[in-house]
Amino acid sequence: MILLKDLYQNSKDYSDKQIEVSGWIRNNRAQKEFGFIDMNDGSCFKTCQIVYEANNLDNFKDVQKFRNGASVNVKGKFVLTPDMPQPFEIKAEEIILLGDSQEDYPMQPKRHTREFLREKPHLRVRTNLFSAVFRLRSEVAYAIHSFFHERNFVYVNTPLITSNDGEGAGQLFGVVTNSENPETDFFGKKVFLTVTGQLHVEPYAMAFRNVYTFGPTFRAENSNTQKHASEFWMVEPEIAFADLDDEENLAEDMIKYVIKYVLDHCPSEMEFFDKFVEKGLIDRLKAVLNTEKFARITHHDAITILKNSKENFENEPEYGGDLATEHEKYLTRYFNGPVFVHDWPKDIKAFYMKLNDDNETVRGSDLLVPGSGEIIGGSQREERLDVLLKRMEELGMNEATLDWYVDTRRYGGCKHAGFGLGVERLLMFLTGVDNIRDVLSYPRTPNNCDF
RNA sequence: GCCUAAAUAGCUCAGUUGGUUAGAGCACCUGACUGUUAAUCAGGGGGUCGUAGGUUCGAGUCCUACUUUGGGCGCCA
Repeated sequence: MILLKDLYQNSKDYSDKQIEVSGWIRNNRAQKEFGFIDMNDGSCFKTCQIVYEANNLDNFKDVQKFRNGASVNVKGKFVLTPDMPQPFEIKAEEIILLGDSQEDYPMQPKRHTREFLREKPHLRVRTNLFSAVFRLRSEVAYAIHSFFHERNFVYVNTPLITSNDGEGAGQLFGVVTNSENPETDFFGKKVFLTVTGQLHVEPYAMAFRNVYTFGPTFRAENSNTQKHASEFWMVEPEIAFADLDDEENLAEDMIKYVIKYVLDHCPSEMEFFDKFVEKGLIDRLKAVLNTEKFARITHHDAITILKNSKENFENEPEYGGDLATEHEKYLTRYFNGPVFVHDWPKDIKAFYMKLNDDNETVRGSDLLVPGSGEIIGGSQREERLDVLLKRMEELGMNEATLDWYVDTRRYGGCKHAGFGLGVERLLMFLTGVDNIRDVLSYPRTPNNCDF
């Protein structure tokens, strides 16, 4: 059995050879004495054309009626067709129906709306768009692991169930077994699905120096937007003996590495996105790749830019306030590409971010990109024990439950930094797909956990 | 959570100032066709017009509520 991927990569080697393939019918165009099947075997984005003729097949009449979605096994001759729209085709000598597809197969050889396809997440992966999205997702994951592995980072799996009630990182899902009373339930206390692996991975950075997590995370926020899901994936590197500059450099290198990787390794998929999802996508990504250095500005300067912009913002930019979506969009337009915004007012950022000497701002840094907004949030961590404890006290946090975390500052702490990358938001940025539900396999959002 | 728009065949849509039997393309079924590329051509089946009320002689069309979905905003990654 041969894979279509091999046939495309080594077409000449197979010229006029007998081959066998298996796959799923995307389209079947039957005529009186012959017909054409577009078949995809899952090994690559492209389909291959099977030519079948009445003279060559015992079951010609049956094959004519094979429907979209059916799985087939094909034996025949591989023929190069340089003068045709497709580079080669298979002249079938035997076609066996492996799995019939019923008359009501919903995937047609035409455009479907994303909304309809979301109702069929188990079938939409057989369409061009989702075939491209989810192969890219896989390649992006591999690229991210490669990036960190090449830099000697240690990959850490942090727990998904946690008793930390998520310091400032949003609403949590509770985890229960069968008891309404946490004290008599499985863990003997209230536990939750994690909203971040950061607190758990920081101690690993104090042992392995450079580490990262790559895993799912859960937020029970009632967010109804294109950019939010209740279950999504994050990559969270943490680097020791490093400051905010190092953290921003790492984030920028990683983004560029992944862009280069998908352009090099997923040309078919990227061409498809460029043609049918977002015109000019590839040029846009190449421009980011070729940017000498991403723009880096302070939150204060960002607000000044917004105030001077003469735009009619619905939300007034304020020096002490967060950036609204419209502000993020303006800033990425202003810099015509990704931009780091750092040194945020301490009141709107998490307790663990390093306090600046002004006592007003912290060394947090968000990376904003065109299309997806904030895809990375990071910071230099507060490594000074006394300052950290003071911050926790100011915020009324329960020091006892985080005592283990504070230990990292008691025993050989050092300056360190890290960030969290929203994997789906990166995918949206890379593909041009504008809804997070279309880059997650079975997306979970408020009031939606089917399948 | 707030604002807004939409819901008609399996899918994508049309349906006039309220008027008689609700249409088209694709999909499916039957047939035609000697190289198709979302093939084409002819015919056929398929609808309690999102749900529940209401106005009216008469509602797919107008009104109210609800449900679901899209978009915008907020919270965040």
